[in-house]
Amino acid sequence: MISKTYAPQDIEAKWYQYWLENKFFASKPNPDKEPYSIVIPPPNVTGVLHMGHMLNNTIQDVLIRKARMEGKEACWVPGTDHASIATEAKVVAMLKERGIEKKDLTRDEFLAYAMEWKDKYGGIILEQLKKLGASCDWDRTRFTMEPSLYQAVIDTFVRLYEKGKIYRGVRMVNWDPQGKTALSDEEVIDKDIQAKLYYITYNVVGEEGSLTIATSRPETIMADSAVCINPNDERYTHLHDKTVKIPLLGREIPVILDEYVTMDFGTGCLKVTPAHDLNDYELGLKHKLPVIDILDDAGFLNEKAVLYVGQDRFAARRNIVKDLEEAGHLVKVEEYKSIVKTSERTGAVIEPKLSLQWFLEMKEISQPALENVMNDNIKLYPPKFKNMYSSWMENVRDWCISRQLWWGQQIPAYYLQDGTVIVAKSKREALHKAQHELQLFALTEEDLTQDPDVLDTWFSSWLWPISVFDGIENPDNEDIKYYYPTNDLVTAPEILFFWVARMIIAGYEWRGELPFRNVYLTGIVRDKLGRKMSKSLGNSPDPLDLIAKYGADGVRTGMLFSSPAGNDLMFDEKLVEQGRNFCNKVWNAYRLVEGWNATEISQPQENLLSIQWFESRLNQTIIDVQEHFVKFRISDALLSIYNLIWDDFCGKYLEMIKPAYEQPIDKATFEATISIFEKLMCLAHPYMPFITEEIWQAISERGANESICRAEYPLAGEVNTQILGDFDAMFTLVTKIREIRNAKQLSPKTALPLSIKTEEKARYQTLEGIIQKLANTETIEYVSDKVNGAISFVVKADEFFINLAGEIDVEAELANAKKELEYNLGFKKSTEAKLANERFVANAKPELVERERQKLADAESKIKALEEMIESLSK
RNA sequence: GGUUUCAUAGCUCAGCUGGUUCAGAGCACCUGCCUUACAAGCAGGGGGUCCUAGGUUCGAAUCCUAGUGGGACCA
Repeated sequence: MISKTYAPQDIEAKWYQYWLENKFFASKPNPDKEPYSIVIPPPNVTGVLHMGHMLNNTIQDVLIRKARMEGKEACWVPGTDHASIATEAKVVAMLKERGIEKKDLTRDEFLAYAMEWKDKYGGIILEQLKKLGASCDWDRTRFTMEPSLYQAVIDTFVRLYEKGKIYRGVRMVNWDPQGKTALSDEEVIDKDIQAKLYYITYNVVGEEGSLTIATSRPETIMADSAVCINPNDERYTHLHDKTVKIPLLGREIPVILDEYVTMDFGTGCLKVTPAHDLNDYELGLKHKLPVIDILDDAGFLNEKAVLYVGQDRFAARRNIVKDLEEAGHLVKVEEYKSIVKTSERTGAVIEPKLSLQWFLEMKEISQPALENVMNDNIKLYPPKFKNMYSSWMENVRDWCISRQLWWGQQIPAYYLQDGTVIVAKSKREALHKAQHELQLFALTEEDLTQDPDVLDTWFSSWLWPISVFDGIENPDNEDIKYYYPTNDLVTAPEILFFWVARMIIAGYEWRGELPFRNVYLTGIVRDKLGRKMSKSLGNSPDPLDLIAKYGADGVRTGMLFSSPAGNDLMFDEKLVEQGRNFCNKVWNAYRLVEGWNATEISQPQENLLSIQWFESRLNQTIIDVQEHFVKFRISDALLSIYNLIWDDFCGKYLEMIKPAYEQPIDKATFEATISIFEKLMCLAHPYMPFITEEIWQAISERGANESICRAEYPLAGEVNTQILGDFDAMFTLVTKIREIRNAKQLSPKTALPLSIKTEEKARYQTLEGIIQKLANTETIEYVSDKVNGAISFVVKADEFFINLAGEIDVEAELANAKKELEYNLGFKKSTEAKLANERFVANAKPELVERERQKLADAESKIKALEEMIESLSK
């Protein structure tokens, strides 16, 4: 006996194993087939599956499974990226637990620990994807730190350097004093805080008097190079050309003039600290001020500060405020709202810091990437992101690609003792270059020191669509030629700039071609309150728990029920519940059909018609689904399939052909039903791979290595609109009868007598058996006159009567009929008005006008029928 | 602050090229049913100023302008 409810657990494990054993997801170049490829957005190797991954990877799996069934050579490449800062932070934390400090290790020792860590935790997320049903070609799993991908990064660096696109420069960067590395702007998060504004007086040198500045960072006064005032500020004209003395420290600095200073913020006097503020740095450049950097890499004050040396920046702030106050230099402290930049990874407050970093010049290299998105060679879904994309690309800044970390691709730059830089793929090549190009033949490898920094993780993931096919190292290999450009990329809008745009840039730079044709941007998964789901908030369910509770198919469909491209998904477990219920519905349809006994009895006419009707509905839906997919309306396509299966197949079709209890079904109908069921399973398979496989396997005899994974995706056949129309009218009739039964509080078991007054008897005669089954009619007869004392209603131009002796409430019937008449008269009036409007008839499309005429005719016949009905009721 | 995007039922969202009296789906809600596949179900029902004000048009939820309110990106 089959279980009454669908139990996914065993089924999922069984089929996933079967798919892997038979290598259904493996792909290799096949010239006879059209390639279809997707590269996974490589999850962070330290990561575990979260709701965003679930959404993102479900969509990719839907796309790839559909393509595979459509006979394309479908290849979904999985993998992970090394996430240098996040992983390094975790490794450092792990070492700390073991009592080991990073600074006590050599680079190689540290990397050995990192690899150990990666081997232990690195594969978790990919295993989790298997639970979701992801049909990746697992043999192709790549990792951004594996030798060939590592080498690709090194090679691209060297080539870009040789092209003059990479340079080394001093810049004010976002410094993470905890991670001790520079961060890109994208890795920095602005946080609103309640800050304090300290008013501090500086004495003027050589005379009485002082000025007061306002600052939120009093500990940086030791790094001041000047005080700046606006030349138009009349309050301070007496200070022009003066010098002031830094409190406590006593160092003298000039008063400079610049219109940059806002007169109404603070006191209008701005202390200028070029080493510790980006704006001040630029002001310093303009006025040729000295740069005094008083902070070390960890955010502690160094000897240049003179005071508070060795103290943490926040401790120094507390102390200097106290000392300033005691010295009488602190005028007041004000609260004010400000933003502080923090590190996305460590949470530390960012320190603007001048440092020597490697940069990639972006202006020229990014041109094709801008053009080809704007001209739709690469399409973004939804297209609203084009605007954001273009504004970013038009104002693109040079990319700081160095990070002061060990976990990552070490920058292939080698320094001679005099500081000369040589960029080469290896130390040996660098030596060779030095010897030949600089004529330094006595040099040995010991004289070369490699740059200790690594490259930004994005500098390896921007190559991902190429490097997973070894297209950098071996640009003419079979895989890259066959699978590249890939077809679709599915990712989050958050990384549109620092990943998607850069992949496009890399695509044109290294292959002269786009990396993918379509970019589908998913939304952010939020909770019911609209908050982004995150570990720290604890508002995210564990995806694996959800799968255990509702089944992978239930979770997949649940997530996709309401996730239009680019819009956030307000996640609610209700959705997943709905997904599970859908699985259960399908399961029970299977249970019903499975229990049928097919025999050689003749096929009733009604069954044949039902089959024809359903096939038309099916074909119509297949057409809809295809249209939705072309536009990446993944959610709408699912909803079409859902409605087809639940309402039309289960709710109507199966009810129409269902034999009476313990009665056999005719073979022709049975076989047609099996064939329909198979098609439905194929249609739904990309969304719900497990249950569809289970049913597909059970419903017919299958060969040893067959799978729905590789079955043919249904193609649309003919749509018979005549039959669809007839059935629609019939369903309306059935609903009306049920409505009466409900209104009269009659049991569904009570059979009702139905009389029909129609000009087109034939339309209903062929469907009598179905009407009887669906509406539970006792008798169906055709009349040419009203049935007195019966409840009546109108469908199209036909009148129907249910004769329930004594049950009729004439007043209510009359009121109903009048209301309906009124509506139809109004409808008629507006349609007539439309048709009487010459400009409408002249301007609207002809088929539209024709449709209006038809509507008018329908309304008129209905009005006639209603009027007759009202007349007879009024008697 | 600049740019951009969105606003439709209690909630989440469809509504595609302006054209059915167009206002729709799912969930939630109400009523009645444990009917022999399914109560994770079946039958039926109520519910909306399509943000506001103008405009274009024969015709506007849909196009334009302004306003209001939310989001995103940049500063």
